[in-house]
Amino acid sequence: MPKAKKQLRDPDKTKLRIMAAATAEFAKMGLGGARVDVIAARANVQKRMMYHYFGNKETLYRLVLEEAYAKFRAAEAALEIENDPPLLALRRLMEFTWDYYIANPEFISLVSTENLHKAKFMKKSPRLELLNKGFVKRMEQLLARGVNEGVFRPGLDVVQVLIALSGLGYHYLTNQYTGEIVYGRSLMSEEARKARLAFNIDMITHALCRPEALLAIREAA
Amino acid sequence: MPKAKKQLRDPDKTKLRIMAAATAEFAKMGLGGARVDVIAARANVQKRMMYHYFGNKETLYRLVLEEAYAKFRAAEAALEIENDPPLLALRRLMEFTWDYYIANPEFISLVSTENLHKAKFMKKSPRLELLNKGFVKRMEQLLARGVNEGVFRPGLDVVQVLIALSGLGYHYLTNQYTGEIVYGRSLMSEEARKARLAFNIDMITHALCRPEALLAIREAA
DNA sequence: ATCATAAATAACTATTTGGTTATTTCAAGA
DNA sequence: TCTTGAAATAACCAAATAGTTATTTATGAT
Repeated sequence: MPKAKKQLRDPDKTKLRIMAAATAEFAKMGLGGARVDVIAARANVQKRMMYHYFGNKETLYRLVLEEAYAKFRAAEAALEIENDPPLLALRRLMEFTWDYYIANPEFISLVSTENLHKAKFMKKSPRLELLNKGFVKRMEQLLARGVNEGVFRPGLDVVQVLIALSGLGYHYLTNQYTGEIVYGRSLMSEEARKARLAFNIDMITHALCRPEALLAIREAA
Repeated sequence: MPKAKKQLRDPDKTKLRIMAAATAEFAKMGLGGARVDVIAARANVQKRMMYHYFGNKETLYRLVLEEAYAKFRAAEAALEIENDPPLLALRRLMEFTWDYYIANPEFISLVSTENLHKAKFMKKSPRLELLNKGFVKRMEQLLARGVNEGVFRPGLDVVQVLIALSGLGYHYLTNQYTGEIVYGRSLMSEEARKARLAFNIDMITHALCRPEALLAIREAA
């Protein structure tokens, strides 16, 4: 068992410590604002080790981004919404996305940073380009099932729906700081977060469902 | 007329040139990534002049942000949606917001950067804190009118609606670069942009309107 | 036990970067 | 017209920063 005792030298752990520190620093400061020295200090590692394992700052950034994205997609795939009834699947997907964003704030921060740089690094990463095929397919099937059952409106564009679905939570969270000033209220208290999730689910439901189905839901309640 | 001839010395124009260059650089590179030398070069100005007029990089950044925000709110207020019928007012507001974001991409970029820094600079700016009071009030009245006329659902939270309204466009645009990779299609072509605006209006309409009103709209069409 | 390899350390460097000092030049008010 | 304060220029600096060179040391395979 080579991983049991605490070694003085442990390349895997060292790499992980650097990745963790880099994730925090890039998420907090952006690519341009992040400092290699800060990352090394945070990771309790000689700066030289970063160059040893990752080559340079931008490669490290790219790997941090890849890792964050891969983890998110893996968690989402583990949901297995494909067998749930359409409305339940929709709700579970919304809840998962929201909870994941809140539990992993560095993820949306990194994605935003990447977009500031016009996805320059994501484009260089074949691994990232592969991660999303299955994701869109699953949502396509979900919509089709909903239409078949007479719950969802026909003719909806999956990509538009997906962007709306993630965007409703994403934008609220990334813009929470200016938002609290603009709207003059707390957006991240326990109640505020619950209220937002409920609103988003309600909104998506009303946007996707046929009015007749909405009336039926209202009566059932 | 002191402003007519082209002067060798023109403090106002110099300041404006610095502001314009800084807006572009901060929007493109973020606060940490922006370079004072690049701003000076872009503005065709000695770097010293930036320090002469603005003091330091962060103050310049704050003024750029203030200016961008003030312009956006001014344009929005000029819409005067307060006398339009609720559904028309809603549509006009959505269209305005979308068009403004597209015509002024540096605006959402700056707001995103500011949020990366947890609105640290916006908090220091009393001018920015004032700009939004009237905005929320106007939307509150719009919602109330819609409810009175039986078009909108009662009990909607203005702030939630406002965040959704801006977020549907904002998130699509800020995340367009990773989005194009993730969804494997162009998101910013002429048609794609038109389709997105239509989708967002449709979505907000369905989310805000009573199902009965939706059925009536469908029949009218 | 030993030896080759990779992990880790320490000290260093060339450049970049935000910010300054020192000086010159213009334009407007007295 | 002359003076004065502000606009503009040019050269400079110290600190910060990404990346290197040189060296030591632990570890696992033989």
